[in-house]
Amino acid sequence: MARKPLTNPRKQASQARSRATVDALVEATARILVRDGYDKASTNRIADLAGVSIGSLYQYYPSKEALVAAVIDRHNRQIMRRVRTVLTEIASQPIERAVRRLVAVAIEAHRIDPRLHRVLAEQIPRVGRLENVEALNREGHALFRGYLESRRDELRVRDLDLAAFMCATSIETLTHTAVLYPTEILQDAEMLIDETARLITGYLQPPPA
Amino acid sequence: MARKPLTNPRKQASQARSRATVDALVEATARILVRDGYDKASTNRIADLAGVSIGSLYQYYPSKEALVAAVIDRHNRQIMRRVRTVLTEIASQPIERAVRRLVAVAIEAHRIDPRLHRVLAEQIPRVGRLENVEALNREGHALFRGYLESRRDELRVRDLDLAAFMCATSIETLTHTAVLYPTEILQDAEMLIDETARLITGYLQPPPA
DNA sequence: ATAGGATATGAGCGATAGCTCGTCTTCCAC
DNA sequence: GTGGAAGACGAGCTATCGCTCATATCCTAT
Repeated sequence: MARKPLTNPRKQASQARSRATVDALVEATARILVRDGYDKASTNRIADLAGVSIGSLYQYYPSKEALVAAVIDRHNRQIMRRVRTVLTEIASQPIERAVRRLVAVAIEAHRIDPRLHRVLAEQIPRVGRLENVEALNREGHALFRGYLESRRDELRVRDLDLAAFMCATSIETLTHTAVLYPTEILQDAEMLIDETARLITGYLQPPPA
Repeated sequence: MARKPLTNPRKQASQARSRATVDALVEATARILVRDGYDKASTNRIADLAGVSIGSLYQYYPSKEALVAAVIDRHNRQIMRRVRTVLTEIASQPIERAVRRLVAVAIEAHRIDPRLHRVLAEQIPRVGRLENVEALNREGHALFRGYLESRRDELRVRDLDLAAFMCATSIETLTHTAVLYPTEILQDAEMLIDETARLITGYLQPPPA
């Protein structure tokens, strides 16, 4: 695998002016990633689009990877905020309804900025953000596991951790695939929610034979 | 998005010597992708590792992307060969058993060369091989749909296409995640097969309430 | 045996990448 | 209001990239 480049910001902006600079850089990076792809996203180009000199860019980020990492982190924070909110909302709701809500949020999250999401998903390993993303995944699993625990006696699963992994992974990857690689089969979000929810609840609560 | 580079081989080798050259190039590309990552896989480096001059490389492949595309195609052919074989094997088997077999093969396929699989999965969009891969996906779905059709009266799904999409996507992404990003929860292949099969069969055949 | 296509070579070109550093400007504590 | 820290600037360095082309060697059909 590729050696790790430095991906942490160099210093943090303290004055309002420089905070604006940093924002502009991250925003420009996101736009260029979407518009031109990772390869053609050079630091010179990013600085240019941000309306910032290349020197200023390197005051705050030591490398292109660091900028991409910043975009990834920002995007993930957006998503996790929603996820956390919803998981507290559903805490007291029955399984059927809770799962549907979760799937809906997963779709929503993927629709925040699908093209950016796709580019970022591709670049996460290269940019050494895998650990962060896996940490967020684990947080998501843990939160969902917490919910499952509260409904323990309605479930038919051996292991809550395992069940949380199966459910969270299925929901995330199914919505990911359906939103980012749309087919004729699945254009309708409502149908995707229906089917995914059926898949998950069927797994969690197999009706007695 | 990035413009499309040319990704088809330039000419095909006719003599034994040149076929060896081409093989060496593709193999070297695969090794470098795994060892150094996409960024550091330069054509010079690839030619070097292949023991072939840079000139020869460009006799057969017009670009780095073309080389990566060749690796992707080779890898996909390997996988699809297995998938097709298994899908004919299970044609006459009951659902429970067939699904278990499918999941097992999916795991196997991801274990052929996990690190390569991971890098390739990341680079597919960049290299314009999305269409090919999606075509293979469609073929896989179609084959599986064929199987489902033969068991139509044992199923409880509205739409076979939809069901095929849900099953194939779940199996592929769950095994993908479990194999490429192993956690403590799921080290055991047998358990992964059990759970995934339960998820899928539960979806296909929800027992009557 | 040899002509001529197929194959192989690698120095080196132009382009662009990431990035540094010396200089200038702006901000704020005192 | 001023000195020094924070911020912004961008010409330009080195390294490497993808890739061409003139030349040399090998293979095969005759």
